[in-house]
Amino acid sequence: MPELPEVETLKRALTPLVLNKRLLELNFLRKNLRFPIPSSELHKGLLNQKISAITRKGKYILIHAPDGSLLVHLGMSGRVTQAPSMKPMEKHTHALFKFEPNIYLHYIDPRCFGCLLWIPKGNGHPLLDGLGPDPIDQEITAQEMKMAAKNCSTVSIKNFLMDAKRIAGIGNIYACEALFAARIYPKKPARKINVAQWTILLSVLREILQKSIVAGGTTLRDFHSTDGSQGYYKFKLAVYGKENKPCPICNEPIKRIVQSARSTFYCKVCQK
DNA sequence: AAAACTACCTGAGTGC
DNA sequence: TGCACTCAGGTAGTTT
Repeated sequence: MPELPEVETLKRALTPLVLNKRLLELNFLRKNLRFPIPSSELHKGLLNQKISAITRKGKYILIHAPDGSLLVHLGMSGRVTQAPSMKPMEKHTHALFKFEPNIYLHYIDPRCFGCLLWIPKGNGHPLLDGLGPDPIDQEITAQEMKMAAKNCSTVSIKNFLMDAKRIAGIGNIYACEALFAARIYPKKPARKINVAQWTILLSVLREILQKSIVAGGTTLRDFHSTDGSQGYYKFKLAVYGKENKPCPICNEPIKRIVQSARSTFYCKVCQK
């Protein structure tokens, strides 16, 4: 499920469930995800501790406790669901949490590209420290983006958007959708995007992300069910996955190309 | 140094 | 029905 709006939706769904609650039980069903799960550190740092805040940076969620934070990433296929007990309900359930009074959360990730890590209080973490500004949380100015792209010799605007070191949290879908909305050709070199275009791009990007978060908001109701991945599909995609379908603006068939081994969808008439 | 590529996994979908 | 194949929303680490 996870692109930035889905992660934000998860953060919002988790907050009322676990904020100011103690973690009563913790169980890991495998040793590794993308990285080894630091099981004993997480037990030591989290058990019987009260959750003081839940924050997000890019696609990472931080669940804060007095001595440190649980860093959660969902990778490409991860989900968190609420369940009636500590008993795994689904294949690929890797971690089980019980919060007071009777809140059970299951971490499920078929491809194991996600991670669960422990960050001691006061420490940074290499996964977070290199991250660019968050397109929703922080105000990014067009001027700053223009400056950041100035020295990119060859990077396309699409690859620029997808590089978390430059802007955090923009995945393949939203990169394609934002470029379509801003009418920018995905292969255009990032350094050639002028301030006026950056202004439009940032504005449509925020708008799309916000709309998608709102769509995701409807999943809060479904959050108790086993499927936590709803809202994602409720946001209407204009170009992503629409190869050969008519462009919603001009009816030209949408093209699919490959950039850095990832599919890019765009309209060759509307995007220049 | 920057940019492109590979690897990590399982599952869904397609064509034969 | 089953097999072989392609592709998938992320990103750290390696290679060019």
